[in-house]
Amino acid sequence: MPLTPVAVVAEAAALADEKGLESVTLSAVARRLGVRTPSLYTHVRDHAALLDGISTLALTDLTARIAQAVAGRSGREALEGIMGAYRSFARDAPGRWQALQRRTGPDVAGSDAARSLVALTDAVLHGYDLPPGERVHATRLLGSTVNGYLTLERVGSFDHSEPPPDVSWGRTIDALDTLLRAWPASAPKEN
Amino acid sequence: MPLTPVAVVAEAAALADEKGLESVTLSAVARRLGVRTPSLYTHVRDHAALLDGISTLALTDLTARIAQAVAGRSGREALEGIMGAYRSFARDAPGRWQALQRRTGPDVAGSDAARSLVALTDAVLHGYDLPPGERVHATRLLGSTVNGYLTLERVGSFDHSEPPPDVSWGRTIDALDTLLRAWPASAPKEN
DNA sequence: GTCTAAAACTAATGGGTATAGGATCAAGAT
DNA sequence: ATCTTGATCCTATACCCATTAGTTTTAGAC
Repeated sequence: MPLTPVAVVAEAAALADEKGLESVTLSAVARRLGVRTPSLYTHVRDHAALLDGISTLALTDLTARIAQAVAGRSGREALEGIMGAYRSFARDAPGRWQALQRRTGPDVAGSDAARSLVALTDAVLHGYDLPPGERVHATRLLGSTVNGYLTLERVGSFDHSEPPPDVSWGRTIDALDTLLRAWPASAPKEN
Repeated sequence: MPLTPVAVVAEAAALADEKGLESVTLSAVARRLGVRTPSLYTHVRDHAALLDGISTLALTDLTARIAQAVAGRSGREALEGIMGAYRSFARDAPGRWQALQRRTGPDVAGSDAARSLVALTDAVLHGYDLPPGERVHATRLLGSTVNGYLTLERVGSFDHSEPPPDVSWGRTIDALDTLLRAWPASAPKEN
């Protein structure tokens, strides 16, 4: 079974999930594939390209999960679906998740998967009654919160206070649901 | 002027801010200090400890900024203060900011600076009328959102859609302010 | 069977982390 | 004044990783 770019990236992603993205080195991947390091250069340009490959794969996987999770749902159910998909992805594939917190090459950010992810988020927001110009902001807020929550959880920021993160996770969904129903008009409130 | 642990970490942090945390290597730091690499081992245990040192420094700096920014303010003003402090910190000291997105050694997470940061956030929430048990969740939500927003901004997730991030930033503050005033009770809303 | 192109290999360079052990130098003891 | 001692920086070395160059292997086309 010959090596292919896809196989190399897949093995790298598996390694990332097992040992963390830091330990994704070309030599470690080569070892896993039973091959000498330089052989990989036939399939990937360099180390950065390999990481970008993992990012793209991650984005694709994540988007697929989200698509599953929001299919046929709307409103709060859809919100729960998308948030749950993010979290389970970050749990199941921590290395890939890490790969999404990097600044990547332009091909990743401009990829179909990236566009789909935005579109899916946007679709979830359709279930809430937001002014047209506000959906972008809500999309960004949603993405930010999920992203930040999972990062803080991963780095252990919640480990030193009660209650356990799971509780806050539920409350976060509640809060976002409430917020999307009470989205502020452009004029901010007085103090 | 002899080297000290503090001086080494400070130089490493400066390098991180200039070139990114990835380029903080012991040899690069040694070069900058006009010293041979092994000399640094007198002052820092290893590479990981150096990074932890940057994280601690970052946390201290950030906390100091926040303390400044929320002093004498409450409610929305305090919210704007703390969020602004986060963002300006992430702008001015991108390398240190990056250092806060890593899983660190236990001394960092349990440090005084970490406790202060939580206390300051908690103080900001005092200006809003939350049920006592809910403040933890709100603290975590606030932290998550700020963190996530700045990460997404840094990795360029907002580069491929309009409007520019600054606009969404203001709307994010509006949204959080609204949310904190309309914080949901523990029973979630119906769909 | 032979040819050829892809894909793997060996060899080598340069930079990084880390340890071991030696030189230097300042400060206090004698 | 000199000796001792401990801290700090040094050289030397071993090993790992990324990357390139050049060679060999291999498998399918003919």
